[in-house]
Amino acid sequence: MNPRGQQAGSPRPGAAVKRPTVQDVAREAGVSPSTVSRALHTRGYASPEVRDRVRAAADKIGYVLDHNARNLRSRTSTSIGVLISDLRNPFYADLAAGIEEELRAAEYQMVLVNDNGDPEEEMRAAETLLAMRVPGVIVTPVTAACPRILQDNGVHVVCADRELGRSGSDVVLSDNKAGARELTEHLIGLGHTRIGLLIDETKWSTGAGRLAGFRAAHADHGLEVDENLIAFTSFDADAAQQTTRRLLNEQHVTAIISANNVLAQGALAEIKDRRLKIPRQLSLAAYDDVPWMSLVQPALTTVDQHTVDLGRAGARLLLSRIRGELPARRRIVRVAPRMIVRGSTGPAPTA
Amino acid sequence: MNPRGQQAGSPRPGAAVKRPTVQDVAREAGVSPSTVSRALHTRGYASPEVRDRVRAAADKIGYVLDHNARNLRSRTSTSIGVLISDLRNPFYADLAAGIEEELRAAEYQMVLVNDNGDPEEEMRAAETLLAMRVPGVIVTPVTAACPRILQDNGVHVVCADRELGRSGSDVVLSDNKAGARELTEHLIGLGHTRIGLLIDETKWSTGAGRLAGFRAAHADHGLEVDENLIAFTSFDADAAQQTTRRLLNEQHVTAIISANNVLAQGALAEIKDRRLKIPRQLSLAAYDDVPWMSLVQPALTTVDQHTVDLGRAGARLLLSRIRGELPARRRIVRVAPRMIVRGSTGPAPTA
DNA sequence: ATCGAATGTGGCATCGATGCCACATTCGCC
DNA sequence: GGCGAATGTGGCATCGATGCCACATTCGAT
Repeated sequence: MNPRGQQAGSPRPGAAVKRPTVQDVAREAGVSPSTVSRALHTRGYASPEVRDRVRAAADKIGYVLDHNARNLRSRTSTSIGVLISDLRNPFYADLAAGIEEELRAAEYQMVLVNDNGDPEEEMRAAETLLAMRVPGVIVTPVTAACPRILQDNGVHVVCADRELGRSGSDVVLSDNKAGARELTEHLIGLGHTRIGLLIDETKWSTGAGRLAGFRAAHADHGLEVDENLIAFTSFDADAAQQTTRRLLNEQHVTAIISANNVLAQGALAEIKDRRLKIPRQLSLAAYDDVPWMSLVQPALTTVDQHTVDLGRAGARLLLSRIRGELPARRRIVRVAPRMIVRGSTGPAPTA
Repeated sequence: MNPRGQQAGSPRPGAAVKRPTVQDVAREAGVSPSTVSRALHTRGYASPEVRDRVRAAADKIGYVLDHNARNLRSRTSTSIGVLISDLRNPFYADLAAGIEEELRAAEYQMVLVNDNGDPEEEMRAAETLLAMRVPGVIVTPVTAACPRILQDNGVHVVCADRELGRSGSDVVLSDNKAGARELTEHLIGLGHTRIGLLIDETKWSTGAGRLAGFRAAHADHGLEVDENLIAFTSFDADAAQQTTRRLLNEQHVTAIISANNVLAQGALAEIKDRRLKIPRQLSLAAYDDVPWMSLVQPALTTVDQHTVDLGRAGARLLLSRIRGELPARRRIVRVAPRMIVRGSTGPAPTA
């Protein structure tokens, strides 16, 4: 197509350009508006000949569809809401990138909202998306109220990365338990018995799963978990550094697992400050592989969640749901994580 | 507000819930639809008393505005298009995050599209945004055609991060020349005279500015630039690693400046492979500070572009433009970068 | 030749909110 | 007390595309 291709007089922008409508195209092509609509958008009949004629006419006068009019009439929209906590965190950025890729391929648009992990912002965003009449939303929920209000208003919801209560909505998850278990096992295999776990929350399935995996690996090897080694912190790098400091000061640990990429920054900062030799003096591993982890020296052993795939899977799931291709029952998609062993983990120091 | 707050019967999602309209609110509040519109959305008169009554009624029956209908009628929209190359690159993610923050505060929505640096995708996206009747777009343009077609259709455009031809659109830029000059000067001050510049493009103002700054710093110090030290590569980390390898093999350099964060990954990877001691054997500096650069050992000396601020500034600029608060003349906003000296740069080795 | 189905196109109402104007009321002021 | 202005509300048309149905045409089969 070629919106206003030729006589581009560059009206000063914002000067409410009068755009051609289906009526104009109809006149130009010598058919009715209804036919134009059918011819351009492949629903309903239109002879190939007419199709071409209409397309040519549309092209000629620079016709561009009006989504608002279409959405209003057909009571649907091709905009999908994506509600995440923090675009600056590579995890969410990758998730959004995967979603966007899939949506774009299906000719949907992504309306992206950051809620900063704040329930109020999240609710506000949900209302906005409701007002936009989006057919679906992908959300990393802060509160169960958000998916609920959306669903109550007929919007399809896919929760990504975490499960919140029994919302009944579709979910895409990383298999957190399996990933954490594998990572923990890897360390146990290297002879570590005192492994610290740096973690920020366990009320969502994300943290809960990782903690469960940590415990399961211990159990598998007949090891008891010293509860003092589970170090709770808040979700930011500075706090994680403090907590790491406390952990190193107060407990004898030979390895640390950080439950996500942000906490890993804090742990690594503290290790740098103390000039600890990795992995000789301490092994460090992290859940959620992000690019910097392979750039540091030594590179970090991690669990790659395939975050982009997670996003893609979420988008695909949502689209199938919207198209009515799925049975009523909620669907849970699990994306298998993959451990990547790098240089930051090694044999436990022989004390 | 409280969309369908009470009798939430959770109709299965997607089941085209019949939502209340202004008509319904009007009936409930005992006023006319026109009055409801005025009362809810603060334009035009409505007595405080009526306002409250209407609000209460809307709340009671769970009324949610329909953006599509509003947009159609009023021929505007509160969705803003944001067109970037790659959300997974922290530069673009930060830019988008800054934009989103500012838009959200102004009650606008962000429609985010990745164009992968592909002119065709970019054009497709532009058409979609046109179809959505967005009042403005923020774009890191690949092609001048994209801003132009948008402007020709009455859409306000702000170009971010780079200037493309004389499009006449508003721009927000990092002061690339100043930043690169400062960084180069820093190295020259440390005694380096053979500084390699790893750069991917100079046809956009971004690369061109950085190259100009590199040259300017040399000129300031009466040094001639050996053109062989300007190493062109393509925009990905692997290519940058190859190029770095070539640069190190073929030229005698004591310092390398990478023109952006992606190229820096490649340079660092090569340096790691060679086990070069930084900064003793080689100094490394990068334009565009991203989080991993302070996590590696030693941390990288960089130029922080204040990318989030750049995004915020772009969004503010666009919104003022949309509101008609700006004179017709195009505006260029420059965000001053800031050099951050860390451990990766040191005195030139005394050969 | 006639009828019925298939095929393709046009007419018209409609989605929901709002811009614009007319009108009813109240109030102030001479 | 009367008149004009100020104030607040309702009526109606409208934005642009499309769903639905009716209808015109063509074609094949008996």
